[in-house]
This record gives sequence, structure tokens and C-alpha cells, in this order.
Amino acid sequence: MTTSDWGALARRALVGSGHRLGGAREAVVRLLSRQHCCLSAQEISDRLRSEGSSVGIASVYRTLDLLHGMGLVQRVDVGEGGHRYEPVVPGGEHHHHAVCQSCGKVTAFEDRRLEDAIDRLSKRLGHGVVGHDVLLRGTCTRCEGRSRAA
Amino acid sequence: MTTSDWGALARRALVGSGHRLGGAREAVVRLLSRQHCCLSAQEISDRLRSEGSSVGIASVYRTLDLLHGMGLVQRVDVGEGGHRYEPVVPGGEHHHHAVCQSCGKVTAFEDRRLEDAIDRLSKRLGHGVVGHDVLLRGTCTRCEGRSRAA
DNA sequence: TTGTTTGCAAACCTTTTGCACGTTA
DNA sequence: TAACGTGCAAAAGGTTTGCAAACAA
Repeated sequence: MTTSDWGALARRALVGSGHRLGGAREAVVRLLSRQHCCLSAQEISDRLRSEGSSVGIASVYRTLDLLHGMGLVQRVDVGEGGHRYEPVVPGGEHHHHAVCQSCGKVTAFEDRRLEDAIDRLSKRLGHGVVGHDVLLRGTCTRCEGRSRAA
Repeated sequence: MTTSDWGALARRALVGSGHRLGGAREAVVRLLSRQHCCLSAQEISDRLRSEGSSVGIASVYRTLDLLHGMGLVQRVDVGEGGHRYEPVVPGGEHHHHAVCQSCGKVTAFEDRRLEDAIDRLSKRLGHGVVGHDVLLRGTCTRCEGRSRAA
């Protein structure tokens, strides 16, 4: 699954559900499809502006909200005030995040065993579980090395 | 481990780290020690006010922040704007949360297999992992029954 | 007494909403 | 053309900060 597929998927989902593909939506989809890991709404807006597309922050939020409702965008909270957003393929593979408490760097990872544990857990609980988020907090290799040196 | 132990732990940690135990901190600690699952800062403030202690919301946040820094309070994001906070015993048993997308109800659960998977994963990753959060999203039994009936 | 804590109000930051204008199908 | 999408500015909601008065040790 390449990221460019996500763009096609998103455009199809938008149009297929009766939405129009205006400048703002197109720009946000194009940017996200080039992006593997999570960005804040402000970062998305800033990048688009620096590329010349002047997309209002409100439209960024509106587009993210729309895509989120279709399961094409995932909201990630790394606990620093504000959320981050990233493209996801519904039913496809997905990853989780580890955030460095020292520098704030976010790293994505996948883990089969973790997914299995959550699947079993979901069955055990009465709840019908449709999704899950996992966040690891710690120190990234770079910061760990730096603090050891100091 | 009973919850009243948490209160003692928190008070000791505050005083032991050179902080004073004023009215606001005492009130927040007392309320949290009676609480198993997560509350929002606003809920904490409201409950304290309805009990007669008029603690400013700023002091609630300041106390939560202090306790969070000591690992005695955990911040939980159930994705509805705003965080929730709950007491935790450092190194003690902990739980995670399942949130109902229909009614917003938050349920706590524990799962040994999940913890094991995260432990192994932590070792596999370069990161020094010091904590983790898991959130399940789905429909609680009550809402599931209701939608089936409709 | 002396530095710390507190409540209030104002500031801040992220996200949402109202609205007039521009655009899409 | 008629409905929808967009940018801007204002509003809203949660959290933080400045400050003078109250308080703990």
C-alpha cells in the first residue's frame, strides 16, 4: 500500500459521498497523501501556505473532520495540547506512536503481537470495539544518548 | 491497593518534595482519592464547589499538573475535547479505557496479555519506554442493545 | 516572618461557527 | 444556476499565566 493510493482513495470517498473537490480539500488531500506520519492542523496550514496554496485553517479543520468521519484520517493525541492528524486506510495496516518526552519527536511503529492482544481483548469485553489507539511515552535513542553523555 | 492509600501517597509526595499542603491541593487530593476513574478538571472543580470548597479551576489544573509530574495522576484523552485525569500508583497496577462513541461513557479495564505485549514491544524498540496509554473505541453494551432494538 | 499557594480575571491556543463571496457540477 | 465550498474574522472551549491577597510552615 503506497501513500499515493490514499490520495486516490480519499478523493473517491469524497466525491462518492456527494462532496465536491474544491481547492482546499484537494490541497489537504494532496499534502496528506505525501505524508506518512502525523501533522498538526497548524503544520498542514503552514506547509500549504509556504507552497503557495492559501488554505484557511478553518478549511483544514473542516477537511480533516470530513475525512476523519470517513475513517480516512486518524486523530492522534501525543499529549502536548492539540491533536495531530494522519492518513489511514480503513481496514488496512495501521501503526501506533511513541513520543519522546524530552524532544517531542514522534515515531511510528507496528507490532503484530500488540494487535493480537487487542483483538483478543476486544472479544473478551462486552463492548463492540471498532478501533484503538496506543501511545508509548519514553525517551528516543537520540535523547537517551545525549542525557547519558551529560 | 485501596484508593485511600493513594491519598496518603500523594500527600507524602507533595510534602516530601518541598510543597505545602494548602486548601486547594488538599481538596483535590481528597476528591481524587475517592475516585477510581477519570474526571475532567471542570468536573473536579464543580464537585468541590458543590461540597463547599471553593477551589479555583486554576488551582485544580496546577495541582493536577504537579501530581502528573510526579506520576501520581494520569491524563486520559477520550477524544471529546479536553482531557480527563485520574489517580495512579506509580509502578502499581493500572488500567486502560474503552469509550463508547455513542454515549461517551468511559469504562476501565485491565488486561495482562496487553501489558505483556507492550512490555515485549518496549524492549524491541530502541526507545526507553516509561509509560503507555491504550484507548479502545466502540459501542458499550447498553448502546449496542439500544441500536439493535431500534 | 517569609516564601508559597490561591482565586480571580485576563491571556492563550486550538478548534468551531457565522457569513459573504467564490466555485463546482 | 443553485447548491456547495472557502477564507476571514469572531466565538467558543479548555488550559495557562499574572498578580495581589491569604496562608502554611
